[in-house]
Amino acid sequence: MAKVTIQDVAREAGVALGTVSNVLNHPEKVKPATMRLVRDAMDRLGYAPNQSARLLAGGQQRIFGLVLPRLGHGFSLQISSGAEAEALRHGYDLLIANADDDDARSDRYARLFAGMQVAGILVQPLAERDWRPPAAPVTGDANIPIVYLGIQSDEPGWFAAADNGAQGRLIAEHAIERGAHHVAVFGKAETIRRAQRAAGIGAVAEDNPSVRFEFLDEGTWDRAHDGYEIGRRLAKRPVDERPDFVIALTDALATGAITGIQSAGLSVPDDIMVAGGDGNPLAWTGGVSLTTVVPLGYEVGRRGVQSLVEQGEMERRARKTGKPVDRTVNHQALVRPFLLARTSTGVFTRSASDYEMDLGAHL
Amino acid sequence: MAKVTIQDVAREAGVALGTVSNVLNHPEKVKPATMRLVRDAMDRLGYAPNQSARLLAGGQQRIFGLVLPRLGHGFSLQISSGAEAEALRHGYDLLIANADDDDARSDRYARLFAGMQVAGILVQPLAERDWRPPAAPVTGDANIPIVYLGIQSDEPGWFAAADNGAQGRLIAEHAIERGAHHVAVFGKAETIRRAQRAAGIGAVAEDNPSVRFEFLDEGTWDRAHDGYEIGRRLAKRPVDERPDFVIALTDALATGAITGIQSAGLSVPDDIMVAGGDGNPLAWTGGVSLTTVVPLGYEVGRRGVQSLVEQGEMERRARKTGKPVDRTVNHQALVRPFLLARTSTGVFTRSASDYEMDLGAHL
DNA sequence: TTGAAAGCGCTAACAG
DNA sequence: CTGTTAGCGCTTTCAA
Repeated sequence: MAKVTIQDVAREAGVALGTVSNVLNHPEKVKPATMRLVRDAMDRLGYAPNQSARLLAGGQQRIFGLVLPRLGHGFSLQISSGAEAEALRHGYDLLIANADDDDARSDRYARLFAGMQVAGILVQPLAERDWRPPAAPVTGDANIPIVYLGIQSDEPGWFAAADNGAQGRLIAEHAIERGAHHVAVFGKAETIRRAQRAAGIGAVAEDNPSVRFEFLDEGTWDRAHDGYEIGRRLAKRPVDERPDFVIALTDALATGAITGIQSAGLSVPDDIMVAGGDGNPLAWTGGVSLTTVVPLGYEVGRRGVQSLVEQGEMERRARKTGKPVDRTVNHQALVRPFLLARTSTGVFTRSASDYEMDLGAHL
Repeated sequence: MAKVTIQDVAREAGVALGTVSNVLNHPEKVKPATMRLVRDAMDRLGYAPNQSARLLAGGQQRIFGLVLPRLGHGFSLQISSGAEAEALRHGYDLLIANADDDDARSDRYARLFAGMQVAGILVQPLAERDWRPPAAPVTGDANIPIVYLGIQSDEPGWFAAADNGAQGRLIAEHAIERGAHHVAVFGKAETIRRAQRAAGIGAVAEDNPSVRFEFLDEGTWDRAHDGYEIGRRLAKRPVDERPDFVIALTDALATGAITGIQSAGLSVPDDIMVAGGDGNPLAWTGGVSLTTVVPLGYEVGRRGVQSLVEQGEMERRARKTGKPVDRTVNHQALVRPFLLARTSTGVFTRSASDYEMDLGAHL
């Protein structure tokens, strides 16, 4: 029951040890036939290269680490898909850690990855309103590439995020195009993302003084039930006080609002139109398909990995030329949103039915 | 920026290399005075022990690896939460890999974990109907504890799963208790889990010949839209051919079916009752709260980690006593389901509203 | 492609 | 406590 080593594989395949090593690290230097031979031997033996030994001997980890605040948030799920796909494309593996909405755990995992000498780290911080990049880099002095996801910042460092302000503007402009006279906006702006979304809506409101915008700082992150209550309450207002367009800062709230409005006997979109704003397919589950933005997490994950790859190349170049990398530069990738106009704002798409609830199809 | 090694520390502190190693690994064997000396030297030099080298020289990681077929499947999400919590309780970190519904990638990640010398590996296989434990262990015989999740098997090895048969029986018995005369069952039994669920329903059907059970082998894994179409079709049948109770093999399909039935002008539960079967909170998003089973993934994840810990202890004991571990034994943890009877089968719970769509609250 | 060999930084085990 | 040494499994280099 001894461990299977590179020696065993070499013997099994009938080749030299160095050849096996080449299959692993420099595939281009090995003839396809030999390659097959070695690969088969590996499978037969269930060979798992000892990562510590590789690293110790001067190899490079082909692993990226991704620290998420909480799996199951739609955006995090999208990020992980995008990052996984892009990492694969560049020949990296992706390992994911779940911080369970706990900043300390997020840090701990980032540090674990750093200690593993991964080739790069992606961190999606909790992003409460006042988040700033940590003063002392989590990676210690080991200048491991690191990118913060879902964060817009002009501090030095690497960031990839959805353009939340643009999301808000897009939705608000849509409301105006649809002929809204009284727009109610709700959702608690607890996180940076939601605050930026709200600000985007506010900007459009200022540009259109003829339309009444009403901001309700209510509801929580993902409790659709809050949306239900608020929607119901809005629907029960006297007609002259009732909004004809409701924007929720998240899709989950919006979906709840639709049901709430319906439960009060009104129709969406005929009496009140409803739009979400964060492009979260997990919430697209009502009978009325929701107007919102296209999900952007996937793209944010991809861009994050691209930044990691880019940083790695910069480091490598720097080591070659001897010139140190300038660490005072801000690199911000911003993913542009697109409107997804659907039934809940009276836009009927060509799909056979407006019933689109393919759980996870857009993840 | 040359790397500081244990040698440098020893020289700086004026002690032997072995003493420095002892300070790190067996502090109790070092005199307090010497200790201070060494610690100071470490601080002065900014020494950081090379983890790869430590590991290579014979350490164990306090890390468990979890390989999931696809994040975003409700069950996988639940597993990751449960595993994370339980791992934390035992002082382990948990790293997650996403195989993206690809068997080869699942294998690859399991091997990566094995190569990282993790303390244990959890794998949730894709679980197509004919899954069996791999002949050649993925871990390369390095006897790393491994547990397969979501799998019922009587092969040697460790398995943790929800009792899918019991889930089916529970739902079917509920149908009979609710006075159903004609029960339609649908969902394609592509996976082991769904086949077992169907079998459980079938067993109850046999025991109750006075109730008509109709099995439609239709619909896919998570496309609620299929449920919509099927529900609509069933609702449009002539009254004497129309089922009064519909069981979907997954909650996503069931949620779709409810909307489909409603779109045909019938009422749930008054005209047709509907039940799901896999306890997936991500799908509990309709206006009518769904009868199904309590989500079990969380518990499966916990039990999986417990098995890992147990295996670890067995290995350690075996190494001590010299007696090898018996690897021909089957260890199967089976998590028992509970019925969650709600509005969709005419059971009205005490909750303020029957609108329960707290996305992810049960994850 | 082969075979041999150096060495990555550490742990554990040894005799003194 | 010291000083020394044998590996851990791998990558890289080199001559053949």
